[in-house]
Amino acid sequence: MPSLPCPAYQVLRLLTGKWKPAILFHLREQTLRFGDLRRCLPEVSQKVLTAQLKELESDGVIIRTLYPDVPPRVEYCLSPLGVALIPLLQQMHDFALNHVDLLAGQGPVSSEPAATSG
Amino acid sequence: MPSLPCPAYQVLRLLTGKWKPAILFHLREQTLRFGDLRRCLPEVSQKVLTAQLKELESDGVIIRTLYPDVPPRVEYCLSPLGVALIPLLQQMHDFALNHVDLLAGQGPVSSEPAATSG
DNA sequence: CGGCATCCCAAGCGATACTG
DNA sequence: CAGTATCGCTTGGGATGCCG
Repeated sequence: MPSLPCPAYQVLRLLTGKWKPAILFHLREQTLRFGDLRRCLPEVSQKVLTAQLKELESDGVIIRTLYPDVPPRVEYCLSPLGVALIPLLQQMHDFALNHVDLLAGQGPVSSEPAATSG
Repeated sequence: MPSLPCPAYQVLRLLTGKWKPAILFHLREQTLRFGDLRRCLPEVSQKVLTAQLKELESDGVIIRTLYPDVPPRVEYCLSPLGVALIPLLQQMHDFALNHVDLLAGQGPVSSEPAATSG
């Protein structure tokens, strides 16, 4: 089997997912229901959102609560592990802001050649 | 297009790769050549190692230096961005160690049912 | 409202063989 | 010693449509 590459990788796995950081940030201070998250992340299809949520729940990062009400309602909130991960996420967020210059090659961000020196 | 989910995701992308954290840790204090890294990571095929290294280099996390010697020699070291990422990696590593209990479901770690209370 | 099923495409990871 | 090319499998992400 895949053995384990590095302890840090285990933590990385928890966060690895295109929308997981965003989801976790939205859940940072408040419990949200599925519909709320969809509103927060309009770019994400519900299939993908559900998948990310399921992974997060499966990994013990968030907690899913199903209410037997009608119409059905589901709420998501951070688990202890999830809250513990927030500082880490926050640092990545901060890092991105502080090193935005160095990250200027990760995506289709620049439509202009970024004037090399004037 | 894929828009961008979250600033933290940009940073996550840099580290996302099964062997990247391990590679970065090995490069933490010393420059290593390809062969050295292979020795450090015997579980990784050279094709995959090369790929991870190329991504890391492409993302500006590490620097690849080719020496025109014979036999050919290539050395890898952290870039400024790479060294800046080390603390983050270190925290993930530390996190993994401190929350190892909560991570007990992420992989084929336990061969035993984790004695429930005895 | 929330979720599942299906279909599709792209990326990641892995093993092997070959090259300079 | 270091890297490339090929092939195949598994995962992840995305769009649509149907169900409770």
